[in-house]
Amino acid sequence: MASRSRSKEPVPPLPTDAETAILAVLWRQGASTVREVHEALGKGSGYTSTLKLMQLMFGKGLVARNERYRSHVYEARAPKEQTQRQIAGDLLKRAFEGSAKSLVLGALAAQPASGKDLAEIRSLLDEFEERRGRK
Amino acid sequence: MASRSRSKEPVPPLPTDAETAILAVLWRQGASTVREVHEALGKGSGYTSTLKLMQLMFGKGLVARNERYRSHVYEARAPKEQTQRQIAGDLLKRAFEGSAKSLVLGALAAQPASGKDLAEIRSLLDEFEERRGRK
DNA sequence: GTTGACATACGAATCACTTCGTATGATACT
DNA sequence: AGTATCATACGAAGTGATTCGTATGTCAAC
Repeated sequence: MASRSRSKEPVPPLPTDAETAILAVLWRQGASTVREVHEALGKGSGYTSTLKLMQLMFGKGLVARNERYRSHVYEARAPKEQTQRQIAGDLLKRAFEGSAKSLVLGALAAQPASGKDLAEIRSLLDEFEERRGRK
Repeated sequence: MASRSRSKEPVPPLPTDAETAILAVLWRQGASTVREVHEALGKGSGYTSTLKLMQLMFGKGLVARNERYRSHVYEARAPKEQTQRQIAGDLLKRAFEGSAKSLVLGALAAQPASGKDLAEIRSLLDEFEERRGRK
C-alpha cells in the first residue's frame, strides 16, 4: 500500500489486509477483547498473532483501547464509513485511474447486488446529483 | 472434490500495488517497452526496478511480452475490465463485507463523479436490473 | 574489432506484514 | 503462599514485495 509518512501522530495509515479483517470484526461487534476478535476471525492463526496485530494497530492509531480491565478492550478509532471511504479512494487512484464509474461497474460485476441494494444505490445517486446541483 | 480444469496457463494472481501501477500504464498506453512504462511512472525509482517488476509480472502471467525486438514489448495479459473486476471483488470481500452498496457509496464519497458519469452509472444499474429480472 | 549506448538477467539488500515462541504480570482459588 | 489460568509484551523468524548494483548481451557507427 502507498503509505508515505511515518509520523506517529495525526493520520492513521490505511489498514493492511489482516488489519482490515480485524477492523471488520470491531465494526460488526463493537468494542471487543483480543480473544473475542480472535474467535470471530476463526482460527487461521494463533492468539498471540492477533494480539500482536492489534497492538500494532493501536500504535498506528487504527484502534483505541481501554485498559481499565484485565483484558484490554479495543474498538475501531475511525467510523467504518470514513475508513471505507479512504480505502475506496486509494483503490480508485491506484487501479481505476480515478473513475468512480469503473469501480462501480467492477464492484457490481464482481458481486451482483440485490434488487433492494440497487434501489438504495439509485437513491444514493440522487443525493449526489442533488449535491452537485447545489454546489 | 469438483476440481476446476487446469489449463496450461496458470491463473494470474491479483497484482500488487506496484504491479497495478504498471498495469495502469499498459492499459492507458497499450503495448509498451520497459522504458516507456518507466517514464510514464515518473521517476520514483530506478529503471532496473521497473524492469525487474515487469519481469516478475511476466513470470506470474500478468503481462505478455513480445521479444522480437531489441527492447521487449509488454502488454497487459488480461483485459482491463476483467482485472479491475477481480480487484473490486477482492476488496469487496476484504473490506466491505460483500456489500456492493457500501463500496459504491465509498467510491462516490471519495471521488465525486461527474454528472455524465452519474448518468452512465444509472444506465449501468438499469442493465443489472434487467439481468436480474430475466434470471 | 573496438567503442558507446542501449538493452535484459539476476543476485542480494531492504522493507513491511505476519506469525509465533516465550517471558512476564495479574487474578482467583485452594 | 502456591499454583493454575489467562492476560499482555516483545523479540525474532518467515514471507513476499520492492529496490538496486552489476554482469552480460546486442547493435550500429566508426
